[in-house]
Amino acid sequence: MCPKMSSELDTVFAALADPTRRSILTMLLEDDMAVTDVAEPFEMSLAAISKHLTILTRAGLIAQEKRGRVKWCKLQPDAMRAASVWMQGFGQFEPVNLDAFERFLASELDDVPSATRNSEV
Amino acid sequence: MCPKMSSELDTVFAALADPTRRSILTMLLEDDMAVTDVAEPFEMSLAAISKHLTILTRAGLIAQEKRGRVKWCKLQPDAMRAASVWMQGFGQFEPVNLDAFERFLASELDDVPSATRNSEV
DNA sequence: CTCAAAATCAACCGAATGGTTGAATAAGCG
DNA sequence: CGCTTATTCAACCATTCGGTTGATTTTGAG
Repeated sequence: MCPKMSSELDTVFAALADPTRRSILTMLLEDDMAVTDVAEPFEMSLAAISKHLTILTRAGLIAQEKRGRVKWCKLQPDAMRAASVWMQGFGQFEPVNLDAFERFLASELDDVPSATRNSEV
Repeated sequence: MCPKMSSELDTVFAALADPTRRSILTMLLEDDMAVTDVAEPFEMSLAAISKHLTILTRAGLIAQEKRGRVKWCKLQPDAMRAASVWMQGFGQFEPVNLDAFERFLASELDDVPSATRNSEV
């Protein structure tokens, strides 16, 4: 009946299973970014980040728009909806503990390996 | 600060990225099941299902309790909470469209390959 | 036009996935 | 005890994954 839905969940969950990609999404929560800037805080090659970005794009979690010679990455949080709804069906997790999320976000930004993130500490 | 949380998300999202494993979780939503019964509707070996179950167990999404010679699998939906909260932080997906979920569940049960489910073609 | 920057491509690598089969272990049954 | 059922283990296989490096393409800037 919904043959497409299952594979959509496949790609979204798979995309979210990698910490680098989750970090990228977290960064994009603050603002749209160019590929080079996305890559900057990580200790891996630009090509590696480029691959992560295409995975996120294929999952629909970000969109990439080329303006001039730089490609801008923009969060597309709606792509998480199906997956989120699916999970919610397994138990009514209390209506979104935003506090906990904020705290987690902070800690995750701290986890981004090197430079540029220097808020607190 | 939360060094463990990130890898917890890794394993939970990775576990959810496979359609067979999501089907298993959906089945366990109805009732606890023995390994052999979990395996029955799928067109793959028991050993393969056994592996899927250990992955789900490591992710904390199910618990396996051996009573006699059969091992019972029980859903542990709380393991989804962290992941669910994480995703919710990216947008307030409307407060759980339970209807949509029910419909999707039905279609996903139809997707379980072989026997036992035979509604519509 | 020339050069440097932004990003991807292509080939390669080691490790992890998802599956198989056949043997091994464990426990209830007659 | 001896058989059968339930489940896992072990070895193997093909494919995918996450990363690397070096070359290539595209485009803005001087």
